[in-house]
Amino acid sequence: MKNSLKIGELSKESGVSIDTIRFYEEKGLISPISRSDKGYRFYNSATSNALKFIISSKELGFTLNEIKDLINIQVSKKGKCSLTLDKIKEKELDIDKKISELRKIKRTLNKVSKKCESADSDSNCHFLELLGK
Amino acid sequence: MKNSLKIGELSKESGVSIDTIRFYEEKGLISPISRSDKGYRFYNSATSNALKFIISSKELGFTLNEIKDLINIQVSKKGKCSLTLDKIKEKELDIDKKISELRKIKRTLNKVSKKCESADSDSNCHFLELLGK
DNA sequence: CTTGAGTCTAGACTATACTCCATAGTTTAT
DNA sequence: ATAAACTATGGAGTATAGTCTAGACTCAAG
Repeated sequence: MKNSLKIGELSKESGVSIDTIRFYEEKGLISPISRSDKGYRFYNSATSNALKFIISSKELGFTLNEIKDLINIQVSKKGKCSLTLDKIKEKELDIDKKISELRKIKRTLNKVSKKCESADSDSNCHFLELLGK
Repeated sequence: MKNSLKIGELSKESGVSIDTIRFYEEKGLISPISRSDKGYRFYNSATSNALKFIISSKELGFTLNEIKDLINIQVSKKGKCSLTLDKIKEKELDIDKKISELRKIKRTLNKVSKKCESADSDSNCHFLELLGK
């Protein structure tokens, strides 16, 4: 079993390009666990998971800076959190809001497909009109 | 009651800047219901709703092009949909995926705050470690 | 009837998030 | 031992989504 990956291997495993991996490092989202004496970066599978998290979070509308904030959340040995509970609750509420917006869009898409399937004579309508209802 | 807004009024009502409103028009996401003889744009409250939809969709990680696709979905008088049912179902699945990713992040934030509150001696951990579990 | 606020177009500029060189050194397979 | 493949750095270039400015026109109030 291999627990140390070069950048090209990490790229293949995570599906993130080499350039982007270096870019995320520059932005402070990830970092290699070590470097060879010649400067080659070495990673482990945790970095691969971090990259997968970054990708899916981006698709959820988080910016790289927001993702960096999430990744850096930690609880210390003394049970002290790097973020106040208030901030965390705030983030949870933001997420709830996102979820309910997504549900609304899904419901609307569902109405559209129902209208399409039923194909009755007066189903003339647009997405935004159905959204409001 | 006023049912016709100039661009500045729409901007105030929707919270979207005048420049951005014109930018969205250029990109085909919205358009004025009419123009005055001197070229002034006129809108109604439907445009304001469209703008609010654009803003929240952007926060959900949709690109302007994707949002344009959603906005343009319509069912014609003959019950014919501008999008195939397959495409719509696909979009619904994408949304389900987003929702479950958001739930995962929320669960993780919740674990973090629990750890913070309990403050036991060995609660040392990072967001990404908690995410995996 | 003028002054200030609002609007128009066109084009330059910015921030974010990559993506693609060029050039040079390193590792690996034959 | 040498070519092919890999990695490093630094900097230029691109796409998306705005944001700002200039210069001209229009509208509303005093």
